[in-house]
Amino acid sequence: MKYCYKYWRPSVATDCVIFGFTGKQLKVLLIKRNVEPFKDCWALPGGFLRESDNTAEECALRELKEETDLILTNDRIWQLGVSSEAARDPRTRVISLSFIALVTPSEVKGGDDASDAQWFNLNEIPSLAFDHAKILENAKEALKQKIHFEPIGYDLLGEEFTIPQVQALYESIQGVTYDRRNFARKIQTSGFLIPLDKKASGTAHRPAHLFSCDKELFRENARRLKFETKK
Amino acid sequence: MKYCYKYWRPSVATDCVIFGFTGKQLKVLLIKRNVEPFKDCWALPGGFLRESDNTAEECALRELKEETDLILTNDRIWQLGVSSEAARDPRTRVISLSFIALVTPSEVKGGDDASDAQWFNLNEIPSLAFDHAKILENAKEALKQKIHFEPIGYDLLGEEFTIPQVQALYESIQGVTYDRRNFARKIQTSGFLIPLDKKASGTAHRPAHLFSCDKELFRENARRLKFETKK
DNA sequence: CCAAAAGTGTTTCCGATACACCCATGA
DNA sequence: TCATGGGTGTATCGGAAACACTTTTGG
Repeated sequence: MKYCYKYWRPSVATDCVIFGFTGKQLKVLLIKRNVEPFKDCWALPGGFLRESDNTAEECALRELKEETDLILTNDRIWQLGVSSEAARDPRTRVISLSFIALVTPSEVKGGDDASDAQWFNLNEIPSLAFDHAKILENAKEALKQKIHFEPIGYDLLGEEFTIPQVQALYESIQGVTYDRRNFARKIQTSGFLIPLDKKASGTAHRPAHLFSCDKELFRENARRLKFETKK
Repeated sequence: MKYCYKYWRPSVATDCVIFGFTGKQLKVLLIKRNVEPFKDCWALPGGFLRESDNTAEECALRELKEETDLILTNDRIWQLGVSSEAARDPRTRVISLSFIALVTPSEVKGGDDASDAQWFNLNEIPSLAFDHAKILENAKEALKQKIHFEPIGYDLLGEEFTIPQVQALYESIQGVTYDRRNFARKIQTSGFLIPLDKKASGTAHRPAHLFSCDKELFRENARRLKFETKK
């Protein structure tokens, strides 16, 4: 018991909700806990804030690397919220600071190497440790909102992508479907897409054109990309 | 030093950004610190999380009451974010969890009683303790976003209000101006306003009609109240 | 009677939607 | 040649914006 204080203090931990997209489905990165409590249970990657962590973000990134071999930077995670209920951790009082990050398809594939880390489809999430299920729900909701304001979609798609992939991503985040033609027009006239003069391959049908995203332009315009259908 | 732990722990505090609206201007509630550090400096009301606080929200509400005599409930505050930089507090490592709340004109008037608490216009904010200026900026931004999705405007307006007041509120939150006629039409056709068959008084001109807000209806429709002008 | 702000209606315009046909590729 | 999904064009509709005159009150 080497750390002594005049007043009571809680433990502080961070948890990361990492979303990845493989071209078809939105996924979340989870780790299998190897210690009590919730041993052998799936959980969000995360861990306790240390004195050497200059910020909570640093802590989140450090734990993410340790537990999943995924190396991200400060500008790729953002705050989601705080879980502070006294009973949320059976051991001791733990305040959890949660973060969200988005990773590209190549990072999703790399992540498979880590021993106890695994990507799960959003509709196949196992039961989770602590209140992580709640945190994940909040993250899904935050993602829905955020995609209207920021070019986060393109963080999930990587350097090159096709318009149908963008549509699939938006649809899986929002849980709706859009008209193919209206979607393509809107996203092309928005001006953020840079045609790459290349085509996708490996499909048993007509290949789609590849694009990349001009994120600067996206941010400047700050336009909302919202797609709806009334049917 | 009666609190001893096996691992290092930071202190955890909460800070509240309380917005109030008096009919003309958006205001923020600040307190004057009477202890070091930042003694005699203005700051957001808040304080350290105690073992007896079941959640961070509880802590925020307790401190708010102690420091400003303002009594709010759980459903009237919401999370804003986390400040965790190691150097943000010169004494020791403190993680700040920030919250936002909105109060009605009558609560704004009541709040004046508290000794060291005072309401400030948003364009007359003094220099603030710690990183509270940054937190306040974040709160203003969050308010801008949130007003599109939730009937928060009516939390700031109280039970009875006129349409020009609603407009003044929206304009001061967004920092823009709207066309009077388009604004009135949009807000009336939205169906959330209940005409009270009363008129405001005390003005040296034609008095405006009073309305109240059907919040249930607002939430059900979940419609976005967004006002724009291209000029 | 005047000043000051409230209330109201119409036209215009642009973006969003619905919808159908042709194209490129691999099997 | 066929199945599959990609690419494009058009008519329509509805909500948003622009805009001006009349009304009510207190002074």
